[in-house]
Amino acid sequence: MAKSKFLNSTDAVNAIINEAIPLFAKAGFTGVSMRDIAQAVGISTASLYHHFPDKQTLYLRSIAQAFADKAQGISTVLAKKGTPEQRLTKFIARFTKLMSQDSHFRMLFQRELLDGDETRLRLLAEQVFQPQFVNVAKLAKELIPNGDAHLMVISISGLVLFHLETTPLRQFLQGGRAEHNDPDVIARHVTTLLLKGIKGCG
Amino acid sequence: MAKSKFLNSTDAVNAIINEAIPLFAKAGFTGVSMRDIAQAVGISTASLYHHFPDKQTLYLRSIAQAFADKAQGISTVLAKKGTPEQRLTKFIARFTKLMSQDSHFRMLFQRELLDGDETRLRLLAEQVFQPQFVNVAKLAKELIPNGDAHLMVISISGLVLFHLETTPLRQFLQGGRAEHNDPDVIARHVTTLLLKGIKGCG
DNA sequence: ATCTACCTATCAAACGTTAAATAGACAAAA
DNA sequence: TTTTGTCTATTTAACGTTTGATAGGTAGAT
Repeated sequence: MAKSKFLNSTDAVNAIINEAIPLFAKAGFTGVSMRDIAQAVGISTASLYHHFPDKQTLYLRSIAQAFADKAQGISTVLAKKGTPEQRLTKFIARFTKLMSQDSHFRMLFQRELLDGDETRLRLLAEQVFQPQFVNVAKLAKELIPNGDAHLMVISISGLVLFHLETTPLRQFLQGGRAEHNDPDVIARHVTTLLLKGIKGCG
Repeated sequence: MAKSKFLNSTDAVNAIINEAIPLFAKAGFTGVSMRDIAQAVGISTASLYHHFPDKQTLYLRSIAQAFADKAQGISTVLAKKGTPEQRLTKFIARFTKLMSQDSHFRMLFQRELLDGDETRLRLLAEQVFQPQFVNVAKLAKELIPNGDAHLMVISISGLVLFHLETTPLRQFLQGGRAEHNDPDVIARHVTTLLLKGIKGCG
């Protein structure tokens, strides 16, 4: 019988984190026990403590990994050529697709907005969002030179993310249809709204 | 010495729920123990079980109360006179103020988006949001007759709520300033963005 | 022979929940 | 008026379970 389930510690750590991320995303820090994680990985609870000193560290490593994965993805989202309007359109399409692809990052992000302390939120801001935030802010300045770029980037992100956040709720609200969960539909709606506004004069 | 802390059961139930709401908002269902709630109210843990059969029921009654309080507030948010643009402006201003006034409703709402089952989300949609959702959807139809009113109402709500949701994070992102947390500043930004769009042709 | 990854077994604390008892309120019976 | 009995809000104490965490041992690789 095989004694070691993984060839080396790194593989075990990665396997644990990969199992922990969806669990923490779905139930939150207090909603997941070390036994839940151990069972998902297929090892004993005590083994977890061979690789991580405590639950908090395992959680922090898990969100750091989930955020690092996404930070890499976000860095390729902003197009470099075309008019500002074209680049905004492309950004929204890619950002919407990226965020809807796996819900775990988005749920962990939402949970951190609720539960994260200053240290964790600072990490999230600086390590994950900052690089592209700056680029999108520049794009916003091109589009509205006199506007507040910070507010603008938050609004653009919020438009996309709120549609995704409310997916489980919207089916119970008037006019909710399955196609509203399609990233392309969301991206097109958001882009049109931003570019033309309500007046539709664009 | 007084035996009963409250004159009657109704007072006790209300006191318990009023203490439970902020606790659940801040830490979530699994993050709050019955002992935490009992201590906040100033009674014993066993007393909680005299008024509620179990923790789940106490939680459900708490969010139902928080949502009922807010549903009443929301029903007075939509103005009845003026041009569609004026009514939209007024709605955003009132909605932003209402949502920023106490964060507990907003946090419970966010948590339900993450953790709520079908039953709870249906309750939230039908009992809290539906009435005004319909009215704002009508307003959206007046503003954009050919647009998708459902998508539009979600976008308007999302623009406001995402600014509030990200309050603890935005201070770490480029250009974040304290005034961005002012409901009036948020409402003005959102209104301008919606009415004029990025092109600013309004 | 040592080291590494894992196990079983266990700990103390915290958890949701319950049982049994008590002290006051209030109304009927004396 | 006093006594009695019932009801309600509350208590202390404890139940069994689950939790995060640890101790000590074992099998296989180097």
